[in-house]
Amino acid sequence: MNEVQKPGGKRPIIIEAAVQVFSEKGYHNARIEEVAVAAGIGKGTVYEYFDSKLHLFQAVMENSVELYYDSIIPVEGTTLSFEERLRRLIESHVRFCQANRELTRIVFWDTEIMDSELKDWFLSLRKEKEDQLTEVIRQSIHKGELRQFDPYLMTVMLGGIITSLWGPITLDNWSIDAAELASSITDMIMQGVSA
Amino acid sequence: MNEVQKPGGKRPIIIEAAVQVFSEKGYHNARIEEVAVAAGIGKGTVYEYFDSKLHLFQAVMENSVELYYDSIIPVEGTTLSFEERLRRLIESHVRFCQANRELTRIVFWDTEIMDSELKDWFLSLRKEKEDQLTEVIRQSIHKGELRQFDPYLMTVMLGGIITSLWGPITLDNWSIDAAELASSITDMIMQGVSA
Amino acid sequence: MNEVQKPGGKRPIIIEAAVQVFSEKGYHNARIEEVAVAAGIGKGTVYEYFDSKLHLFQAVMENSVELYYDSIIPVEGTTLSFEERLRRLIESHVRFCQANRELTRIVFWDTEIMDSELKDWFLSLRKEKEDQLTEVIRQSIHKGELRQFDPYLMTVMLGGIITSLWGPITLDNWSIDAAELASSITDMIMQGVSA
Amino acid sequence: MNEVQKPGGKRPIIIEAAVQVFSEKGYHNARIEEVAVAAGIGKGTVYEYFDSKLHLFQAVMENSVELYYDSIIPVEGTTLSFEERLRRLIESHVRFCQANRELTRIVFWDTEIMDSELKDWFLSLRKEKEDQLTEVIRQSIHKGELRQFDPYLMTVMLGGIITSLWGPITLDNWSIDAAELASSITDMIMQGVSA
DNA sequence: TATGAATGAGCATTCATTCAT
DNA sequence: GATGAATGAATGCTCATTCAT
Repeated sequence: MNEVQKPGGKRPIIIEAAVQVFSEKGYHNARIEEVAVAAGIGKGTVYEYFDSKLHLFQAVMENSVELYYDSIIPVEGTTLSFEERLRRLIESHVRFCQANRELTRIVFWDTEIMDSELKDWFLSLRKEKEDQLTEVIRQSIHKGELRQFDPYLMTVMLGGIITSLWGPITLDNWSIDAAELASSITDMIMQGVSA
Repeated sequence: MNEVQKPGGKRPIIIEAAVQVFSEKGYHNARIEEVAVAAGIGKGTVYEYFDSKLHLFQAVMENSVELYYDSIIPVEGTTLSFEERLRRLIESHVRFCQANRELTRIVFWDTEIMDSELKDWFLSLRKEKEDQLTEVIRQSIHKGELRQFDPYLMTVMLGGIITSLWGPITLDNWSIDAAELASSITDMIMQGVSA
Repeated sequence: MNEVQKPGGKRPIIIEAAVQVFSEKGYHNARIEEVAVAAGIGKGTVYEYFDSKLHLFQAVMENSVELYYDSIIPVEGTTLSFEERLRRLIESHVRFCQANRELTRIVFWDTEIMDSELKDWFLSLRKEKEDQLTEVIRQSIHKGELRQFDPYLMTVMLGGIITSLWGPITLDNWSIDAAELASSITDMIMQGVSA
Repeated sequence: MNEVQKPGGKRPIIIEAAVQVFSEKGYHNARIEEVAVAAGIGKGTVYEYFDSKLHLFQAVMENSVELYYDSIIPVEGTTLSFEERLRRLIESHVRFCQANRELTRIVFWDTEIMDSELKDWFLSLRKEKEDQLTEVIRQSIHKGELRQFDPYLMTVMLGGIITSLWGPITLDNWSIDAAELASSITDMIMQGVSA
């Protein structure tokens, strides 16, 4: 017997298995037993650690989101130029997507089945991040770094651009260098596409 | 009974009801009976027109996508400037989202439950549209209207931006003029956000 | 196809089957599928008529109790002597037990699994009958037909005596004439057992 | 840890806890873990002393019945009058019910879940006691103390009367003096209720 | 053609029981 | 002996689908 798993140490194993199964099948098509099998444990054991399928999903979601936000280089809290901050944000995002394809899918796609409580938590978290970005944009406009646009609209657009990268990265096996991709996109956003 | 609906005329009624129910509850939480009730018909009648729940969803999807693409002013096939084409594309997209909130939700969100056949159809349709846009971008670069970027990357970005607008438009009650919004976004994309 | 069962006519069939299964196995050991099989229908059909296993049990209970009280000759509302009323009550009770062995078991034994709402209903019904009996006893004491005893205590005793007959009647296949048994018991109660 | 309990001394503790839990929840709604928690021990320990949940229940039953019969003043084996024997039996029964409400519930109500083996044991025990009572009644009839009735019928009735007292005693909070109650009932039985 | 009563495969969840520590 | 984490058989319930009318 390996001693890696101390009593109660099955929780992360189950979550890892659940990430795999949920991202592959989606919440509704995933069966608890599949998760158990993927985790190499019995079906009942899942219920020793999670009250229900939904609670398991919530834990997976929270875990995934936490990992994601821990990996992202935030735009606020530095003295760098907005362009450089944006480049770093995008690059870290791309790296995360490349390194955690399954997990990313859950964070960006399976949001619809969340119950209202989890949805509130998820949306408030997203709102918080959006607000931070909006504030940074507002300050950058104020500093004269950015043109006069509705900061919220800019936030929405940046969010759309970042999210749009997930598809090509994960679906089509886009093998592209994160730094290079981030630079191109940042340039496009900053300088525009017009000749 | 009113005779307004001719025999076989129930198909569009069912689809309309299904759009409503699917967009509200999502595919997995929607029950066929709900659709039937919303359509004002019997449960069994749904199966006279659609082989299965999935087939109904597929029909809804096809119908929605068709409506969507019919409403969108395409970028190709005109001699207008790229900027103007883009502006028109975005404006028509925003107008469609504002006019068909439920239906839009299905087109942009419920893609995950599609079976592989439908998914292939959906992705190939999307690919076709993307290819058209990519080609227009390539030509515009060639003409010197746009800077030298990977046309596909630009397509992905534009797709992300357009998609990102759905959230604010439908979730929050963003009451914004479509033309104005389209102009702002087009400007941002074309000239960039840098001061 | 026999036309005996009109649409919705399966309810009494299910109840009848449930009486059989519940009385034989008890509530907790009875499986819904057994009831369905006993009723000659599919498992899902049970749920077309009853929301849950508990609701089915409640319906069985209500049905049984109703049948029971409909069969019992009440002590109140006549001008007969108390002795004669008691004799009729006991005789009708015995007849019912003899004719409905399974059903009786449910009424007198499976009371413990009832949820609180059903229990309240059941106890209030019992209370009502007890109160009626108590009142009749009180009046009979007043008239001088009965000795001076606590009427409630007498009611409890009579209830115990009546209930105690169920065992011998159903378990041991006691083949005894109802009228004769009722007379013996009534005599015993009225005149006492002392020589 | 207190050393009050010697090794193996856990058996009575578990039984005591089980009496509590079983009487409160009933056999089927009681969980082994609840018993373990109530006993202040681990879940697995219960299985060191009892093979299964049913065996535990059997032990509880046997223990309860034993306690009950030990507390009851038997009708046989004395030279007292039948009336006095009966009065003592009832009084001791009432005292036991008042002192052991939970335990009594198990003896008189949870009989239905017993497996056939336990049921046989339980019924044979009851039969034995009934036979003793029936024999005493027979002798008393022979002596001329009691009227000419079917002794078995009289036994059944007495059993019903005694059992019926459990409800008022435990459910309602009937605070009544055991001796007084026993005298009333005995009088009622012996002299009858007729004026 | 339209219907909705009937169906049963499928799945989440419970909990008695086991066994490695 | 004592423990409680792990297990999986058992079962209530859902809902897409069928088919007799």
